[in-house]
Amino acid sequence: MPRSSEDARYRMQIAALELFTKNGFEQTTAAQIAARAGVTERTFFRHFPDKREVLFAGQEVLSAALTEAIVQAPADLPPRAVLRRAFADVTPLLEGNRRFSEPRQHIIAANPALMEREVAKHAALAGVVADALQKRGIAPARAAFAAKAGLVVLGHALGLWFEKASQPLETCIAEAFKELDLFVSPAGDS
Amino acid sequence: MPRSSEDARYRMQIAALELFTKNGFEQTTAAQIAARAGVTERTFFRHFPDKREVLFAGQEVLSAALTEAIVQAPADLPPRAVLRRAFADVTPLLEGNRRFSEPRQHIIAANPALMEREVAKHAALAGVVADALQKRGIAPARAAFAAKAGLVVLGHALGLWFEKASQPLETCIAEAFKELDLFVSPAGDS
DNA sequence: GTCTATATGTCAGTCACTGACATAACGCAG
DNA sequence: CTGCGTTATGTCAGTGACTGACATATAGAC
Repeated sequence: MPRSSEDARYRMQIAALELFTKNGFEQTTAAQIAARAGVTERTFFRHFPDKREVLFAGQEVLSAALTEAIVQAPADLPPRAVLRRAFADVTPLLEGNRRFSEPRQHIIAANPALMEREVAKHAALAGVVADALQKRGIAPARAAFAAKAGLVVLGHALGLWFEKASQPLETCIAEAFKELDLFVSPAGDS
Repeated sequence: MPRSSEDARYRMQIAALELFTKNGFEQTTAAQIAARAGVTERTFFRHFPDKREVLFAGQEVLSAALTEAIVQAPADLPPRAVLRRAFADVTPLLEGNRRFSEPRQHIIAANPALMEREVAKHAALAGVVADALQKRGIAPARAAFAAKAGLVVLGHALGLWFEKASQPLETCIAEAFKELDLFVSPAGDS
């Protein structure tokens, strides 16, 4: 009965968010989520490869947007500048999702297994960004390094952004890049 | 029968390495590892909180060594220099473990769940390093950033080291730091 | 030689996840 | 509007990771 696959999927995500918030991740069983969404446990696992993944759907739009922004950047820019621009390009996307990502972040931070999945997703995103940089002609090893370094910066920016509520993300990104500069060339260093 | 807890633990690690290499991680059950080590499945899970963890024992010595090296570094050094020195300090430790870490890395690279645990361990190590930097008086946010950036560099160095077999690790670390400098200040940038 | 702490064995149980097969709804061709 | 293939779902049985409770055996202290 393909009544609406996306509908059920969405209901499961909402149900999971609610149950995780109320009872915690480990205390919530996949069957409970499915029941609340009006489907079977088996259906849950057909939509999400595992129980954690229900919290991490929608990452593809970010990686796609980042790839697009990287590939479309002016040809002569070095990796750092490409990433700086690309991050700025995706801020609307991230800012638009803040209402969802904030409670999500609470749930994730409260559970080691979810933290593990989160850093794994970051690593995967670094892989995607590295691929995009390679399409610009950057050598693989250099692209991989730039991607990982860039994602550390973006991660730091998001951390600042979650703390200081009212600041625009763009400001936090600028600050994070300054932090990187400071790390590499500390004030008063030889 | 506390005949020798460490003995059994070691036998399980060896058994796991052998079985994972031969049959793969997913195809190997915890009961099989335990049986080969001459213990029960229950005993396996008393020594390792989960099946993956049997591959990640011994990380504490690295984090302890890094912490020690960071705390002991001269007082006036900026974070980057502290980490640069600390990484150099722990090269003997890493080089001494290469015989074990190489087959391990093969197993890990072949399985997504193990990759996930690996990046989680990296993140945990970053946390430890950040704590050590804080003990030097670095502000928390700055310490956290420096730790993550530094670990990206170390990770890149280890990557180079695993590829180019005969190169000393110290050389790879130097090269990785150069890669960082180049990322921040590309040649021919304004 | 008892006594205690600790490492292990045993067993039953929960839950994440999977494969195989049946079924119902939807879109489309006729 | 009727038959048909595609697709999302339900059902069911099974495996394996992991846990709690309880019994037991051993090494070492005294």
